[in-house]
Amino acid sequence: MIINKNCILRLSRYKNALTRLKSLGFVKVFSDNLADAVGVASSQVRKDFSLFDIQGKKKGGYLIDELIEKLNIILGKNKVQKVVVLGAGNMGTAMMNYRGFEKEGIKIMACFEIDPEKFNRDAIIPILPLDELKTFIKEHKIKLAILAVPDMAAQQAWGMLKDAGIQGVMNFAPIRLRDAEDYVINNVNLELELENVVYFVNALNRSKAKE
Amino acid sequence: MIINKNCILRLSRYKNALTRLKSLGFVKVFSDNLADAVGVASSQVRKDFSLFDIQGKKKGGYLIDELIEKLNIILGKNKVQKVVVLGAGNMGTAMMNYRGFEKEGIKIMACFEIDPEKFNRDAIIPILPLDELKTFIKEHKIKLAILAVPDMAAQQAWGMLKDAGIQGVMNFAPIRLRDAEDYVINNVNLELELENVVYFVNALNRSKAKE
DNA sequence: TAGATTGTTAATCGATTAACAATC
DNA sequence: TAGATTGTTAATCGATTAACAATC
Repeated sequence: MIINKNCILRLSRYKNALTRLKSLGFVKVFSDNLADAVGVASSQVRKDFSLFDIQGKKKGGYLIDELIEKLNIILGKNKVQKVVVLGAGNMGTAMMNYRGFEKEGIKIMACFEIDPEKFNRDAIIPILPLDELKTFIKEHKIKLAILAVPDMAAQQAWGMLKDAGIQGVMNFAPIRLRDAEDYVINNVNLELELENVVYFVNALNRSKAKE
Repeated sequence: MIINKNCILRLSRYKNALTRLKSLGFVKVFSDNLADAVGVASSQVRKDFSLFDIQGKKKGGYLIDELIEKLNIILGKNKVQKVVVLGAGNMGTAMMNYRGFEKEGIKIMACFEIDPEKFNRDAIIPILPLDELKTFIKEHKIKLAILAVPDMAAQQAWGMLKDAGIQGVMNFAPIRLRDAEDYVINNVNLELELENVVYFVNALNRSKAKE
């Protein structure tokens, strides 16, 4: 069974919608409701569920509590996901302070830096020297990392992460990491995302000018 | 002519690859070279170019300088793109300090905040009260914004941006902005991106366990 | 010229959606 | 029962890639 990235993104969105519905007092839901909430066809919802063997009742829809539970297990939210951050620059610091992760069950355990001036062992999320990376990751059995170092340092940092046993990375450096075949790499390139907005705004204005 | 988001992302990638090739001293390039650099088929490259009426020589390929020039115009990089940031929290601050934008011709003009303690008119990028937003945007003819306020404030902030004449937004709040039909909204949801890594790492380990 | 590369059409591939039998 | 909803198959849609005539 091959699952693509978009499908998983939809599962997360279903889950968020379900949490809202639950907080409004709803107990069950139909594929139609979820489809509306997320903006896809109802058959998409049912197909996504069937890929993960989630079944409803032919006329009664799906029980929200059960559904949330199952989605949480699929998405790995039934246990805390431990993460390290590499680089205590702007993006790394923003990630450490970001409130959104904690409530999604993602716990940032530590940040690793090269600049001694930034070290801080006593912070809630300690900032530690890079050469402690491997020991820390092994000791805490961490599989996930956020890579937020300068572009030039990214490839080398990725080497260290692999060596330490990391399996998945959210990478903010705008380069394609080499030797990453059997690993999970999610590249997030904020320049490109903003450039995209620039293009489509300009295109919008060109088409308006034509009218 | 309908252009999709992925196509524009590829154009940005071609442009980055071309800049590297140029810095290595290359003068011309074939669709095959670019395809390798970006990881698509060479016919994809030629098709993308033909959508924007970019033509090469049947045997001589494309002149790098010319190509970069044309891509820059398409991507709006021939002039400085002015942007405002809403929210001087972690993400907003990270965006203001982010080095990547400047070198891509994107200039953050100001940040707007609700908390008076964060105001700072004298900073290189001033942090100003929200009620100056509209005047500032009109005065500087700004079309783009980065929305980095707390979830609960995002919809209201979007209303203010629209009212001020903003046309495109990179939105970090994990909500779908309402009343955004004729605008360009690019939602960047970092929780979802990291959750995605979580899922695929777990899936990887499950498939390893089976072997 | 022979060989190589473009530009474009046709084929393929994958993902989304529509349709509908099964059934509650 | 009649009506509504699921689960799944088939149809559609869109994007990517292969193929190849044109041509330098």
